[in-house]
This record gives sequence, structure tokens and C-alpha cells, in this order.
Amino acid sequence: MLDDRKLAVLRAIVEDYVSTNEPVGSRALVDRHNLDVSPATIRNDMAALEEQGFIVQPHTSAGRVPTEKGYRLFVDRLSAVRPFSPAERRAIETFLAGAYDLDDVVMRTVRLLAQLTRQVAVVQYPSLTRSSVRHIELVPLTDRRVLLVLITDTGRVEQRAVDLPGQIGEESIMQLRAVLNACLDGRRLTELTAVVADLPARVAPAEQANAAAVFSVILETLVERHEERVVVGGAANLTAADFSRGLHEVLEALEEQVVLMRLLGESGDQAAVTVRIGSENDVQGLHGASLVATGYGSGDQALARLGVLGPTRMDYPTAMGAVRAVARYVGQILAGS
Amino acid sequence: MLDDRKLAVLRAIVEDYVSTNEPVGSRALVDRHNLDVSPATIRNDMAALEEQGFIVQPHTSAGRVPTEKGYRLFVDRLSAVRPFSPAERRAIETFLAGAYDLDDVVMRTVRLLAQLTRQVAVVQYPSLTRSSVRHIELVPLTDRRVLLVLITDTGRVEQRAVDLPGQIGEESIMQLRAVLNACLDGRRLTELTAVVADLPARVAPAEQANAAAVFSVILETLVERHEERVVVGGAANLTAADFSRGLHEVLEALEEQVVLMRLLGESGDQAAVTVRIGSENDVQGLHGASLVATGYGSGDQALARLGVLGPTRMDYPTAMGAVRAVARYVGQILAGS
DNA sequence: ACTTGGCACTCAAGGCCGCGGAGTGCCAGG
DNA sequence: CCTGGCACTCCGCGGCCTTGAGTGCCAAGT
Repeated sequence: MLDDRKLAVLRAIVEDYVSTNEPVGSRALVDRHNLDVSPATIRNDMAALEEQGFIVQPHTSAGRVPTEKGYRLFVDRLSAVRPFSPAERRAIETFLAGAYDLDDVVMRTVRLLAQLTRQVAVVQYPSLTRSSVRHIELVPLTDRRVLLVLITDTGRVEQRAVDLPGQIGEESIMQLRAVLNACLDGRRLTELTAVVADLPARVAPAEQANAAAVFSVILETLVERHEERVVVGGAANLTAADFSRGLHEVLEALEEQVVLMRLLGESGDQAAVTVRIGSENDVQGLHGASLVATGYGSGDQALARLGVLGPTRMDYPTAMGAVRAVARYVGQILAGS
Repeated sequence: MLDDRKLAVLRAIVEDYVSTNEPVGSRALVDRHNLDVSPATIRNDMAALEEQGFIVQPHTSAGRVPTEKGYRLFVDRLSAVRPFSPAERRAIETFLAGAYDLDDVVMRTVRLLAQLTRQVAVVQYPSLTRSSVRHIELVPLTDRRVLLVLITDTGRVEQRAVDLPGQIGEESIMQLRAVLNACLDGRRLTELTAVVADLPARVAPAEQANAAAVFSVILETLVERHEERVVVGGAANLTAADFSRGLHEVLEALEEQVVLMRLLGESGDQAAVTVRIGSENDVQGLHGASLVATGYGSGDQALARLGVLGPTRMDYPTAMGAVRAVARYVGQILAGS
């Protein structure tokens, strides 16, 4: 039903449309790509492709434009991820290697992705759930309030103020800190729920109430409500892409952490680069946008996800290449630190 | 030269233009505001105002539009900061009071400002320079690398990984930590330069090299390069404002921390609400935009600045009211925690 | 000395028309 | 199954006109 040439035609249409942003006609197609057949032949193929819903014409007597289904076929079977040249790889590597901080790594990653793809970059902070506790610190703020700081082995620092039910003194804090570090150090965050349940037994009865407050905050903040921040960059690139009227909605969506989490979250295989095209992502306000994303992590486990967001007519091979390469190097950086 | 009625006319023009976004003519003016004179009279006044550069007409036979000079006069002499109703104040207060975290306070502030003004909100993190050290923590990452965490009395947590010149053991870290906390606790960040200079004397000779690395990082990161982050929110509101073609530049500017710092930084009196109109802020890409900003802080000292950014034709009285009110409440929240 | 109504003038915005050109679908012949 | 030819469709563009909002100016009124 779809012979090789028809597929080649579809590929050519996608490529041309992506680069010119104008409906592509049969003549232009035979010129730019060296298909050695006549425009008329191409027209027949186009008719077939249109019948099956891979392309449409905006109006009679205009060229063809790929549909979402067309893009889908393109990324699944017609395109190769564009590999990066050694020079580019080296540039990426050195740019990321300059970071001195987890925050800095994430910031640089976002900028890099945005710049490489000329799209909006979206990077999720490395997840807490797979990392383990390196250290817990308690700092008195007032006599009924302490600051809880938790440091993970991925270098992430989580902080939260805790309001206590009763007063607390310096030595009680010392004691509590000792208990916490003794029991929680080196534990996976996912184990914490179980471990924390045993803690009250190790605390002096007089301090039970205050300790309980701290414990519940640990669980609540760091485990259950693991607020995995998503950082966005390159929003300025949206103006080039012709979202025109939907731009407002896209910008709004980009400011909602929850929406971004949903967007990135929905996908199966963590290691592979996945592509969600247009309405495939059912996230509010981001129909008409495509996401190219993948997981990244320090080992072979994915810690979090990153990707780029753009109009459906985006350069998928390049985007996929950039996402894959950046994810790989960020992983290395994180593993090395 | 400018009698009272002419000023009233200018005020009316600004108000109408801001709310309708269309050049305002003499007839519309006498209708909407109850100036009891005829349109012809207004026209004469308009001619005078135009001659002095407060208004212009986009083309012959269109209504008048305020110039930057016109807006300037408006905010300086013709407008009153719009006060907030008690109900609004309470809403602001409770919204901000819900925060449990410095990060959370800043995030909520940004959202709140953006929502109140329907403009882009810009909030600078409370400055380090005026706060003092609450606690310093050193956490081993590898045997040649430690994580330095510094907690300030404003609840801010700064972190940075330090690469050491030599290996370091658990007990050396303990010792170093003790020295650091003994000497730096409670000190103003601005004093640190002097205090740190005395530190090497207190460290065992064998540890000098490693200790020096840590000290220099403390100074470098936390004092000299006090990277005062600026958080932006409500970018989606830019689409409503008709920046039309400059939108790209504005979005780009908003992603550059340095640009934002310059933008907020430039102003004299910290406590007052200041307005920079259009080309008055000579920051790259933000001509055609106005900034309404003020300092905020926990005491009477300003810790940092916040404000809103919008098109020159923005609702200054409301923006100024919102900025002032929010700054006040954020200050209270910070003082209380 | 201001204010006012009247009047002529200007000019952007919008609707209409006609044209050129790109692109298509179809058909008949290779 | 490919190809050239042909008739057809329709978008985009420029020109033209009309409309209406708004102005500037002037002469008369208070």
C-alpha cells in the first residue's frame, strides 16, 4: 500500500515543510530532492498519502502539509536520529563540565538544549526517589522552629522550616540530629517511610512531640510530596515558531510545574528518546506542540527526564540527537560528582 | 503654561488609553469623563499638550497617545497609588502566609504579583550581603571532595561542591567544621572577608591546603560572586500586552539573570516605589517596557527588590499599589520566620 | 481672553475587484 | 505504471473607492 517511493515522498515533504514552513508542492519536491520521476507521478503518490491521512492540503490548490499521523510515521520509520559531530560533542561536554553545582548543571543543561535545538528546553531536577540520604542537618531558627536540611548523595539539598508543637533547646536538637543521622544516613529515600516509623522509639519521651513533627515533615516533604522541579529555558524561541495565537496558552502551561510534570511524566521506556506529537500529549494547552524527551541518570537508572518542546513542525532528527547527546553527558557529569 | 484642566485632560488620556489601548479623541474624552466643556476646547488643550511633548498622534486624524514624557508626568503628579481594600490585603496576607520555605515565599510572591497586576512579575532573592551566617555544614562526597552548605538567618541555603587539593578524612572534616562554625556563626556575610583571613591560624598545619580551598570557596561563592537570583513569573501576560514584534527580545531579556539584575538594580531610594518608563531603563531589549519596583526587607533595611514589568501603557496606579502592598507583606513574612 | 460650533481636510481601515501564479486532478497516450 | 497536457481552483496581492473618526482653524459668542 505504501511503496518505497511514497515513503520517500512523505519524508521529503516533512523535511521541506519543516525547513521552509510552507506547504510543499509536487514541482518543488522533484527539484529539491533528486527523485527522477515527473511531478505528475508525485501527485499521484501525494493523493494516496492524503487518502491515508498522512498529509493534507490547507486549501485546494495549495501544497501539502504533514498531519500528525504523517509526523508520527516520519519519526518512527523514516528518520534517523541526527548524530552529533565529535566537535559538537566536545563542545557539549566542556560546557557542562564547567558546572560546580547541581543547580548549575541543571541551568547549563537547559540553556544548552535550548540553544542546540532552538526550541524550548525542559529539564526535570534529578529525582529524590532513587537517591539516598547523605546527611541531615537541623538548625534552630527560633525556640519553636527549626530548619531541616537534607543532603542527598546526588548533591541535592532540600530544605524546609518546621514549626514545632513545643519549645526545643539546643541539646535536644543535637540529640535529635544524632538520631536522625544515625538511622537515616545512606538510606534510600524510598526506604524512609519504613525507617522513620521506627524512630520514635529512639527518642526521649519528653521530646516525642517535637520529634514527631520533624519526622512527619521529612516524610511529607521529601518522600510523598517529592516536588520534582522542572526548569524551563529558551521560551524566547516560541516566537519564531508560529504558535501565533496559541502562544499565550503555551506560555501559561510552561509556568505550571504540575503541567510540566504531567507532560514529562507520561512515557514508558525511560532510557529511549520518546516523541509525543501534537495531540498525543493530552496536556492542557499543549496540543499543537510536540515533545522530544528522554530519561537521564548517573548510572543506568534514569533519575529524571529532560527534553525539548516545539511546534509539531519541528526538526525531529536534530532534536532527538540533541536530547540524546545532552542526556548522556549530563548523566556522566552527575555520575562523576 | 499647564493649567489644571490641561493636566486633567492628560490624566484622562492616559487612563483611557491604558484601558482601551486605542488612541483617544476629543469627543470620547468629554463623554467618558465629565469635563463640562466642548470637544473643541479639549482639542486646543490637546494641541498644547502635544506641543510640549506629552502626547502624540500616531497619524494625522487619529486620537492622541501619551508619550513617555506624558506617562512620566502622570505617575509623578497626576496619579495616586491605588490602595488595596482590606479584603484584598487579607487575601494577599493569607496567600503569602501559607509559605513554608524561603523558596516558597519567593515563588508565591511572584505568582501573586503577576496575578494582581496581570503583568510580568520579577522578584529578586533576598540578598546575602545583609544577612548573617546561621550554620555551616561540610559533607564528604568523595575523599577529595566535600559539599559546603551555608545556612543564613534569612533561611536561605547556599551550597557548593569543593574540590580539594589532597585527601581528607572524616575527623579532619569534623575539625574543620568545628572551626568554621566557631568563627563564622552569627557573622554578617559582609564581615566574612576579614574573618576568614584569620582562619588558617586555627587549623592544623597538615590540613592547611584543604582548608584553604574551602575558605576560598566560601569567599568566592558566597561573598564576592553573590549570585542574587531573580525569579520571573507571568510571562504569559506578555501576549496580552501588545509588544507584538518586540516580544522575542523581551522574552530573551527575561531569561538573562544579568539583565534582570541590571534592570532591578538601577535605582536610588530602596524603600520607595520607583517607576522606570520605556527608554528610561537602558537595559538591552527592554525599551518599550516599564518597570515598577521597590525594595523589600524584613526590617527597615531593604534585602532585595521586586517589581512588575509591562508595556509602557500599563496601569501604573494599580501596579504601584500591588508592588507596595506585596513588598510590605513579604517583608513581614520574612521578619516573622 | 476663553469657549464654542461649524467646516474643510486628512488618512487608516475595510470592502471589492481583477489578476497572476502556484498547485491540483484527471485523462489519454507512451 | 509513468508522463505530458490541460482545465480548474483559489490564495495573495495590489489598486480603488468609500466611510468615518478625528483634527485644525476660524469666526462668532460670552
